[in-house]
Amino acid sequence: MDKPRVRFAPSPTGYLHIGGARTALFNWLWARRHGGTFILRIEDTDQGRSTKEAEAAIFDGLRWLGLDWDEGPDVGGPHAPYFQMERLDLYEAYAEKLIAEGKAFACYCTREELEAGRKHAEAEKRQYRYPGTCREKPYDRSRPHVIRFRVPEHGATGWDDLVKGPISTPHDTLQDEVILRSDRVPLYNFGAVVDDITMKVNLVGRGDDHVNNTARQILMYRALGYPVPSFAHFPMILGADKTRLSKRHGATSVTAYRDMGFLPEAVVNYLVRLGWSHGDQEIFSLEELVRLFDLKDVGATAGVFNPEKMAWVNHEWLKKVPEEALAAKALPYFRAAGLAVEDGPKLRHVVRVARERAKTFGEYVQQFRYFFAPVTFDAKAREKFFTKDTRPVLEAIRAGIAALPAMDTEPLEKLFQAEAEKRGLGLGKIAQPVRVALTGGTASPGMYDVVQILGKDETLRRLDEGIRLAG
RNA sequence: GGCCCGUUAGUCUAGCGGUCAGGACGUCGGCCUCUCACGCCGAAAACAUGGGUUCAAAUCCCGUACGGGUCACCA
Repeated sequence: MDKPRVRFAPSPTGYLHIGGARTALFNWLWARRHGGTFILRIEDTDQGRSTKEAEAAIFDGLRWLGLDWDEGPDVGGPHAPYFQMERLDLYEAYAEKLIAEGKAFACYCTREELEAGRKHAEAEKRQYRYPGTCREKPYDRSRPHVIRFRVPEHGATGWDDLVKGPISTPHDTLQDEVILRSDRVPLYNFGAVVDDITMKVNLVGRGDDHVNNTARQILMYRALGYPVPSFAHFPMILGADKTRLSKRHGATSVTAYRDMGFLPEAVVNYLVRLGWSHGDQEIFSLEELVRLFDLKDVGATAGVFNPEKMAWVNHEWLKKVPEEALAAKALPYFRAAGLAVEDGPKLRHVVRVARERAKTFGEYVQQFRYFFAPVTFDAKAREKFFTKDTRPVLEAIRAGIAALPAMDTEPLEKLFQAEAEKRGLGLGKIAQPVRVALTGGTASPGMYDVVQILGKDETLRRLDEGIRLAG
């Protein structure tokens, strides 16, 4: 087999979508696995919707995921340019060739005429098909026109899809479709084919919403006289209601997950498992995937995007990061939340207790902001644990801590235990009021850890406030 | 509606003619325990449906139902 040349060809009309990211990932993995080439091509021919911002967002997203491209924007390559709007001459030349050979023709129908035909067909509940009005008309460049590709009337075109197996499309469901607009800008099917030919792409891996484009594209390869590449159509990613994943289902952009505090390793890991598997294994690094990924293990069924499992995967990855590095990664998230956090021992300690309890950096910030900000009390906890009965406990612990020279675990443990014994109470009766005073709530890391992280002074301040509130 | 594709627990999946249908997320129960979490142990939970083929079908074939995709001078 030739070394694969694959591509990811997004249109820059929005951020990098989860589904697009997975398509890019599968292609990238296939290329890396076989020492092939991964090409990034920007399909910006929809001038109404394409933006430079979207383009930048897509580059960002891919880079963040660790998917680098061998040919494409910024890095260049032997088949540059990699923006379709810079390749217009090429499409025109290929279209002219087809016209000269009678495989394409100029169509002078107006949009209004076409629309009327469509309406008419709809009224009669017929399938609309371009009636071939201009099929035999001579080529007159001076009149406004589009170029249409001539599709055979009979028969069918099929291929053996690397993911879905044999697929065939009858020609009578196709029509003489437009390949060049009146302004000479190509339409998707033609632009993609010409680019894939000239960029020598030999495997086209894309979402299975393109299955219905494949037969027409194969017809174009043949008309142009080039070998047809292999095709692999990846199943869609669905939302919880089993419809195509969209904004209605929540965050769908890769960068949104970055901002929520997911690790790129986790996003890659989760996405690859949505549609691909390797026995019972769940956790895969990129390096491992490059070794193991195989298109034949990609399933044919659409999958529902499950944020909870993605969070679990993220947690698994978070637990692998060494403490110091984890603190460095978490820092920007605390800062973004407006917390005056310094990179230092305190943050490392917070991260140490957070890592077992929170699945994203977003949750780190949400759950542990009290280490860096004044306590906000949970109303119920405050009512339940700040009472005339608990006040003496708070005072005793306050006094005990004030008397300690340092906040080491052993003496703290002794202090709490002694207090519990003295009062004939369980440790919980001692720890809970203290916990509320120090953290504002009833769930937190171990009490001695919290005291150590807060430090003696801050601990005493918070206990004082608790005592005051306990009346 | 036409055409194309799909269908194993709530979800992601293993399975590729003979398995007690396996794993993971989630859920529930237990252990651990100062709370929460982690960890550990355990449980409930699936082959859409009807026909074939076969000694034998989750696995192969056909129909039905359901789901998705697509029918532009969008990609």
